[in-house]
Amino acid sequence: MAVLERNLSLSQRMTQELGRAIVCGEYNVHESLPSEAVLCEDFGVSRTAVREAVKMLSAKGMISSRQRQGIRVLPEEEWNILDPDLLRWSLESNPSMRVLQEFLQMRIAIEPEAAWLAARHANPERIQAIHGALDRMEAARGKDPEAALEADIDFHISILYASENRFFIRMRDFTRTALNVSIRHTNVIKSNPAGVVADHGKVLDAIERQQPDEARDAMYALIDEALRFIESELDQPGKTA
Amino acid sequence: MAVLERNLSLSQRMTQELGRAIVCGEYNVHESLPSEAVLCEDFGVSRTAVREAVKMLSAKGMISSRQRQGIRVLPEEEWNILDPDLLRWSLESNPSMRVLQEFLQMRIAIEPEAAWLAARHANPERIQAIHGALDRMEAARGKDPEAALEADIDFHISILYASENRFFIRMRDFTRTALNVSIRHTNVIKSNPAGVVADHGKVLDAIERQQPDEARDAMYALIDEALRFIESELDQPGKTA
DNA sequence: GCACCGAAATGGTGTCATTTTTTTATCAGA
DNA sequence: TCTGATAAAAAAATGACACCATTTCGGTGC
Repeated sequence: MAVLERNLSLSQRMTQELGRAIVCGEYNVHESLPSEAVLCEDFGVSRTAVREAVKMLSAKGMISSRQRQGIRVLPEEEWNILDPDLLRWSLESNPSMRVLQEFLQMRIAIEPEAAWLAARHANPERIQAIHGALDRMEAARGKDPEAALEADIDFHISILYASENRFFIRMRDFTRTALNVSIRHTNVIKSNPAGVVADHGKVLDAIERQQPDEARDAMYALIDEALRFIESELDQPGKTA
Repeated sequence: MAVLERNLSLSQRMTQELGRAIVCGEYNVHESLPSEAVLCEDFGVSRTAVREAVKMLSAKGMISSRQRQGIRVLPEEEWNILDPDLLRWSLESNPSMRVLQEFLQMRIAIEPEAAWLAARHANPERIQAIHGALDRMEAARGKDPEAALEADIDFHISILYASENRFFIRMRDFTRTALNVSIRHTNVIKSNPAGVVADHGKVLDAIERQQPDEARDAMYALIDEALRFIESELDQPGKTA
């Protein structure tokens, strides 16, 4: 059995194990999972641990558990895929180009609008945070790719915060996860990091000058470039060599 | 007391009760909630019910529960406010104009882009669903406001489905909740239901003719009208009489 | 100031209760 | 006598509960 040594509680480990298994498609939709008793045997834990894991996953919309009926996997439409845990499990198990494309389509909806709002509100502290991230991008450029990635992510997330809208801010984990994966893919071709930093600078500049439409367009261009790259990959798979 | 629906399980009722209480701000952030034992007393249930409710809410990012430390409310940033349950609790407890505005800002990010994608894919079945919703809007116009509201919601959700992107589709519950509240507010002033139906028709028309940019613009205009109304309300509160 | 001990809170277990479905048995009608 | 339907009973799964274990923070004593 694949018991992960963590300092997490038993229920949390069970949740991760079961969640991952479901995301991986090890249990068919609308089919009953093994009963709690069987899961206890399989994982070598008590029923409480299994039950709390079941509750956690049903809180995320992944399964339903009713008396006599047993535990059932709900159709994927019902899953709270914006949930950080679910996102992580999805990407770890299913890092397909198709998901990457859908990620970027979502980002292209969210982030330009967030930039628009950020330009309207222009809270100095929030702008300072964006500035800091951009500076770190510039500093790490060409030298420390890992730090550059971190700074890139911080840049985008700082803008979400600057929108001053709780729903945009909530997309933080979504954006972080999406960026972590997609930047590693798209940076293969973008061998012009100076240009990337400049493009990011345009967004910040528009926000500072409180030009919402400019900020939106600049952010749109930034993400659209990555999206077009992914879509060209999807059209002619295997082009990268 | 406030014992709700009898056909829900004890844990589910506890989850709702506790969730609502937390959303209402009855417990301060970073402060310990009553211990599980006390909650058992307060609600007259066993510890299992309380514990499962705690697990559910921590799966939604609302609380953290550690040994000896007790149960603590996490800062609002950590809450999965896209979760349907959390959304419902939020709106039932805190139906402020501010939240409504943030709802609409989010919709204006999501739905125009979804319409754009829908126009690109133009799956006949999905378009048929949008058509059906629009027809029902037209049929109920001026006669059955409740049916008109239902049809309106179905229209917007059908477009999310037509985007063929799992993340947009997932915004279904968000959109449904937002619309349910916001339409009731904005329809007070919009005494021109024929014009509303026509505006919706423009979106569908653009999708059918596979004109993504037109579809996006039409959807943007549709939501922007409601947003402007809300923002004028926020600027001069109490204008409605 | 350090170490040990105790209390308080969640973590984990075994057992019984409840609900729902399925199967079987009985009765009625052809 | 055979077939069908209905009702009752049993079984299988989750739901609920009381009890014990473990961990961690705080106090106290040396």
